[in-house]
Amino acid sequence: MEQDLQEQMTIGVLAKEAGVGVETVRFYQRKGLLKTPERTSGFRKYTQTDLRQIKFIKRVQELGFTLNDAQSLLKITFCSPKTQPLLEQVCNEKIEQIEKKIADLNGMLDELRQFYQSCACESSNNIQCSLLDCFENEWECCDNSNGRKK
Amino acid sequence: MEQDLQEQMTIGVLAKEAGVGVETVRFYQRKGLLKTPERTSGFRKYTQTDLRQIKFIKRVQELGFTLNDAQSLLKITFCSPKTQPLLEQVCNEKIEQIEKKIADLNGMLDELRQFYQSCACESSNNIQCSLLDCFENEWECCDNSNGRKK
DNA sequence: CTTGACTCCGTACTTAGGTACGGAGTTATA
DNA sequence: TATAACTCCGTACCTAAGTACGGAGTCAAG
Repeated sequence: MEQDLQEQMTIGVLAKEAGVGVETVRFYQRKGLLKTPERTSGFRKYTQTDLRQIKFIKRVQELGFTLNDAQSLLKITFCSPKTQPLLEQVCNEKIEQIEKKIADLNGMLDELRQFYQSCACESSNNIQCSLLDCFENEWECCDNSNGRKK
Repeated sequence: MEQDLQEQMTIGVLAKEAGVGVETVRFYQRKGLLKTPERTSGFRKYTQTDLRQIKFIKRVQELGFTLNDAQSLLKITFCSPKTQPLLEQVCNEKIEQIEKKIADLNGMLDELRQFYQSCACESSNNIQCSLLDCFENEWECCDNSNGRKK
């Protein structure tokens, strides 16, 4: 039976089209991210709208939103001058979060590079120091042989 | 009783000094991140070394390492020309991960800013479009009134 | 010697976002 | 009509890094 214009599909087809697992669709339904679908003799029947919605969810997820965020975004049924401030708020919050995360990660990178070079011990002598000592000495334990403990 | 030079402490004192919860210390022990401590009539007795170790764990955690990573790092008891390549490898992996994460987040920011401005609908007419439509129209659904569906 | 604070243990619970299982019913195909 | 493939449901399980619970034992101070 070929599909009519309404393009009704089973959960398996929907999942395949959307690139997710069947269980994920059921999970989204439980979470309220998808409306409870109509049924034909017990089997869920989905439409193109459901497919679009899942793709939207996966996309905003890639943008760093959580499923809860996605739910909020889906509530913005229409964007217009009226709903614009809401979208603005949701997005700006997320942009701020991401910017903060990037700043944190850059800080980490700096420290990590320091950490990485901390115990280079390139000198010919056989100095050994524990990483814990490096840590307590601000990653500088091996630079000279001045007063290392133990 | 004031503490002697060995500074033995109970789990509660250790946790407080380290700025973690008592349950976290037990959790670290179960995970093998802390050696099983000596006991006095059933009570765990900790030393300054254990305190240093927890602080080290929390620090490398801040650097973006997982507890598993921390465990690997703790195995590097001594850094020397011999262990340097190992530290180098562990750190470089992590640095790469973080750099990738930053790149991803920057990509997200770009798209998010586009998303945010997508449905500006600044025109005086009362155009309304759903976010799903914006999404499917590459965040450009409201720029003109050309052929919007429905 | 009693009271309150601390510690013991194993186990269950948490968040986020799913994934897996198992036994039953349905549908499509050969 | 038999069989494979699909779907149903509730529930349990997964990772990571802890947090919470509850009943029992212990320790220190008044």
